[in-house]
Amino acid sequence: MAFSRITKHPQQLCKTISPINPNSVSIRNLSTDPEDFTGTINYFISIFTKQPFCPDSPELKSLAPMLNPRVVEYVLNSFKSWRIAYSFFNWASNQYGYKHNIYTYNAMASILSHARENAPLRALSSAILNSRCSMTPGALGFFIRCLGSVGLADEANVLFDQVKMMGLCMPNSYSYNCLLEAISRSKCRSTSVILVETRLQEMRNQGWEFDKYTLTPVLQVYCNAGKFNEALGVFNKICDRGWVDEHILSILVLCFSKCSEVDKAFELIEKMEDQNVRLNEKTFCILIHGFVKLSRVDKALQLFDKMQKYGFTPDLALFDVLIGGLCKSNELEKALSLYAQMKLFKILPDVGIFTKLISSFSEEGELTYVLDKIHEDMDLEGLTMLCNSCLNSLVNSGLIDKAHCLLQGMMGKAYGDNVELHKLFQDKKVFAPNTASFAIVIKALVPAGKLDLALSLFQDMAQIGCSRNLVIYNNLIDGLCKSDRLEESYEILREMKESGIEPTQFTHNAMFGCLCRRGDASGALDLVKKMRIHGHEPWIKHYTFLVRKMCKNGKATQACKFLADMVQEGFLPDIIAYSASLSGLIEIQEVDQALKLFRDICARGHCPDVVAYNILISGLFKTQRITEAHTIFEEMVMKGLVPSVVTYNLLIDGWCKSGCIDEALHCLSRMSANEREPNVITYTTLIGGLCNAGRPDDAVMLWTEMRRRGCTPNRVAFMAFIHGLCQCGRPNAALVHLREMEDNEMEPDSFIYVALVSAFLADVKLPLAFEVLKEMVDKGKFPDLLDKNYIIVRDAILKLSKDARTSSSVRSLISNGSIPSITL
DNA sequence: GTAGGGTTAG
Repeated sequence: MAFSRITKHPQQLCKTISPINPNSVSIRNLSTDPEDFTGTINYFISIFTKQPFCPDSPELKSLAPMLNPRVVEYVLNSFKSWRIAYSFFNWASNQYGYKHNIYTYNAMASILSHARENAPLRALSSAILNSRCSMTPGALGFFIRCLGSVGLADEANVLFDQVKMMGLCMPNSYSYNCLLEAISRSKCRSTSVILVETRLQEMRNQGWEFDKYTLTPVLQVYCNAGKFNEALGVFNKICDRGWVDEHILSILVLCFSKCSEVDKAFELIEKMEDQNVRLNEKTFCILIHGFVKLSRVDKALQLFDKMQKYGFTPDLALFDVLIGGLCKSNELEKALSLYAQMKLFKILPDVGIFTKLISSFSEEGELTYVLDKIHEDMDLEGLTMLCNSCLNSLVNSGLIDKAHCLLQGMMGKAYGDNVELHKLFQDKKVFAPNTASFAIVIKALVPAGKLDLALSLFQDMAQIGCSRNLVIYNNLIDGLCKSDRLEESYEILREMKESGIEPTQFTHNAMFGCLCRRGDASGALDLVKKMRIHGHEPWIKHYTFLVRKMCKNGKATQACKFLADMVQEGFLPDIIAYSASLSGLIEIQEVDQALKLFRDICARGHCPDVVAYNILISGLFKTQRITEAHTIFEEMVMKGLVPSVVTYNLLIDGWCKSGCIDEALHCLSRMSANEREPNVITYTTLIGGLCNAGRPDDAVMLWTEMRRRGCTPNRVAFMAFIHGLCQCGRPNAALVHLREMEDNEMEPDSFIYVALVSAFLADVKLPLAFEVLKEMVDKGKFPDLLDKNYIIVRDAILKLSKDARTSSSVRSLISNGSIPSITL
């Protein structure tokens, strides 16, 4: 109110003229004394606070001639709402014969800046210029500060220059100080520095002296912009002149803290202490929080002591941040001593502090140590809260059994031979677990595979009269369903409904998933019908699994029917679910059915992806429909889908199988061109194909190439290569790779041994053939009676038994029963 | 307290 000429608060003024019932005020009662405005003021107030306000009312019209700036200033300051003040202000602006002066503008500006209404404040700033309202340097300063306090630094600068230019005001050093302050509050840090430096130069040129209020915003601006040296320069000037106060000290110290200069900040605080300049309480708090954030709990604690010496009382938030910091740096003892200090201040710790203390223990023993220190003088509810923090902490550290023991102890049950817990419970404190306690432990037990323990806790809840919540029900039902204990989950569901808790989508989907895993299509469908009534959507992943399962059992047709039923129920499967059924149809040779389904899906607006196309391409190749396979591939590319490695692998396999090995190799180069990295399946297919085509040298080269490119052969790759080499009459090379395979601890199938035996026989290397045969026998890889290789082995044995070099060894194998007696 | 299921080589 420095530049409001009316020093008496309007509210007080109103009191002195009451009791006047505003509603009974009438224009006839208004005083004719030119200095007595009280009646007019009350009349305006009554009209503008009466709803609805009508600017054209005859009442107001008749009042307009009574307007003058003093009345307006009074009235403005009497309104509680900025909106009403603003509408009165605007109404007054439009009245014939009335003109605002700088004091009414300032009154309005002050109201708007307190309400942080920037838009009307901006408009006010232009209105001052438009009305060519003249003002004193002090009044200008007042308005500038209103703009500055809401961050309108640009507007302040413009106004400042304009009033000077238009000759409305001659700013003095006070006006400049106000402008500097407005700039220092601006968010735009880099321009603030330039602006402040320019204005300082202007002041110098005009011969204005700098004082404390000049330099303080300058210091602020340099601090905000992180200009350390400049800030220190200004601070030293302030110091030299003995102007340092707590506000100035705070600016610099907070700046140090923001720049992580904890030690510098602390030094400064101590230096200023010597000169009797102290921080205020708010700065202490900000610094302590900042120091802890910078992991400087040591200095934070020193500040904490200092602020207490100055007589400030720390609050819960300070204790919280300090205890948190100490726990984080594992200074448990110090944390506990702060905790003890809290009690002296009679500040009640909250869950946050308990949790910090309890989660900080690194060894199990420390937990009960902490508990022991903090559980005295707590009420029952506090103890439960404390224990729940413990339970959470234990569970989060994976100590689920310990959590279970603690919960048992809380219920007054046996909790095993845990010494630490014994210490806790021996002083006969009463503990009472609540719903949350059980929820924490049950939620942890279920995924840990301790479902029955969780179920027995669930029963305990009923016994001690503790209510169950949705999460508990859902977790148990989910656990039971995942263990295929669907029937029990129905029992829990019944209890759930009885206790008034409705199953959610999650509940139903747990059960739906179980039915799907069981392959129970009709059960699943029944449940879906129920879910539809509840508005719950069955999760597609579950019924995709069901479709897969049915297909594996050769029930692809039924799987398709199931999907059709789902559509009937209003749940549309996605392309993945359909793909599962497509591949099922193909497995049972129903390629045409698959093609039809594929077309139907497309017609219904689904966009088949590369995987769906791969399934079809694979099916067509498998049934020798080579041309169609390529047509479908072309269609896929035409649609803009990018062939995957699998697609290329399928094409390569197709070419190999139809004897076009060069086309297959061409595919390999297309892959690299299209940035599709060939994988072990690509190479295996090609290596097999090359051997089949009688090109073992190329196969060997590709094998080397594969390894050179960092693709490690797996068991299938080894077997394809060994088998291929044998086919090409290269059993020696094949044997080398068999050894390598064994070195890599991969077990070949029996057909590999058979291939080697046959190849050695063909090469008339009978002793080597026998060696492999014996190895096969020793490894228990003798082909099954129904295996087509059985005949081959039988013939091989026959040959070996007829040769002088191997016959006796063969006979001894037969006689000791290693080879089943063969009817030769 | 809320997603991941479908395709290829011997």
